[in-house]
Amino acid sequence: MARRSFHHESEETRRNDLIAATLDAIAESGLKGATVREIAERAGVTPGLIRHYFTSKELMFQAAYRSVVTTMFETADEAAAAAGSDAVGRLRVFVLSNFKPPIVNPRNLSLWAIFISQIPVDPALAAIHREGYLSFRDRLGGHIEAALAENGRNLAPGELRYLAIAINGLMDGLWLEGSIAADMFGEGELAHIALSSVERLLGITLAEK
Amino acid sequence: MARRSFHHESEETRRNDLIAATLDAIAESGLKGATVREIAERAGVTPGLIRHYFTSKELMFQAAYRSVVTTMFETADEAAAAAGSDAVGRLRVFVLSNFKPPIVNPRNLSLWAIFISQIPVDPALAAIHREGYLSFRDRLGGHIEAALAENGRNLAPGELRYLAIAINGLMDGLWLEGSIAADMFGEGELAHIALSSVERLLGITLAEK
DNA sequence: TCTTAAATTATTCAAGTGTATAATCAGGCA
DNA sequence: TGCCTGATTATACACTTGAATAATTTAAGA
Repeated sequence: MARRSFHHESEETRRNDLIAATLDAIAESGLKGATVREIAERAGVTPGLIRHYFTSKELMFQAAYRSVVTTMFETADEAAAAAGSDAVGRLRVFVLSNFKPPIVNPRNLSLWAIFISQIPVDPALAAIHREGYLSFRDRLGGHIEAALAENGRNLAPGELRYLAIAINGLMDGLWLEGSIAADMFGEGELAHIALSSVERLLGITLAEK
Repeated sequence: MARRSFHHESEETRRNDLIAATLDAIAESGLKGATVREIAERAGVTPGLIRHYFTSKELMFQAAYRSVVTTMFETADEAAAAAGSDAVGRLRVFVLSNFKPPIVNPRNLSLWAIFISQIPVDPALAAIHREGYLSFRDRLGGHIEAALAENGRNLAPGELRYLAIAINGLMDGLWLEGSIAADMFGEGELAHIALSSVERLLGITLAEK
């Protein structure tokens, strides 16, 4: 049996490759399929090498989850930042970005659900989730506050917290159902429902002029 | 080694015991810990017996998921049915029941997330989910329609669908975050947020007189 | 060029997995 | 009573898993 040829890589790209392979394996075949051997093969590497970069499979999973969480946050964040100067427009784009690819796709649902399901039995994953959730909600709160101010409305701080929690929950729930069963909803239907619901909750209009 | 004593049970209670043991094992230690041996031990039974009641572990899991879905649906449904004669009150109770025990607890989150995470790789579970989701949303839609009618408002059918999807998503998302990290929210805070958000989305008041 | 440390592979191991099969027990019916 | 069918247990099997270890190759520095 011919020996596999060596292929040296920088530490950073190797770690990224291994994380990507981990996510691919999880998304495609679930936790059950995400074995060390399967991941190694996807990364074009030998199982043993994984131990060289990650002390244990558990730690590699944590790194992979961290990458998922930050990706989802940054996607919405960058979309809003690129949206222009008016606060209402930024809030609209921030909300809508969660109902378009690459956020809404089966792969993300798989990854998200599998990691969520591990939270109750893995405190490290719980901490990663909390950090990502709070970052997202804070950013959402900032957009809400700015959009309302642009309409001449000021909020008590407690009110802002309530609205951010509610709208964040709404977006989570709609994203979830849309990802689980996209065929149950029309094209753009969930995005439209989300946007008009946010309008009612805030009492302002978000639609483009 | 003494042989385990026989214990005859009716087919129905045995199946229920096995399903309960399966759910306990999953909730406590995740998919990884829900092995045939572990489940058998929790049920006070030998691994081989499981094969006598369920052709495969997969089928047993499907039965277990079905039990979770119907339980969550029936809890809200029965609460609303027992709420009295006014439609607004029934809608209020229906919404609130999702933010109280036994719906909000770590065990349910574990179970829910684990099964959701299996949906992308198990079409049978996907079908069970869809059935439960539609039942729940239809029932919610019925309560919404009745509550609005009680306030003298009639809806176009499309409008009702939108509202049911939005409120269902809102409840899902809030329940989810509350279950993942209950300590991030005050006592009754999520229930209050849910109720007042539904009020704004519907344009009617739900609070008790 | 030689040496050394790090990166990568190959091999091995013990534990655990779902499932199949055969032996054993209990209860119902002749 | 005695037997027979189904429920239940015990055992065995083939396979997979994550991890440990030893062997091999590469890259870099003196």
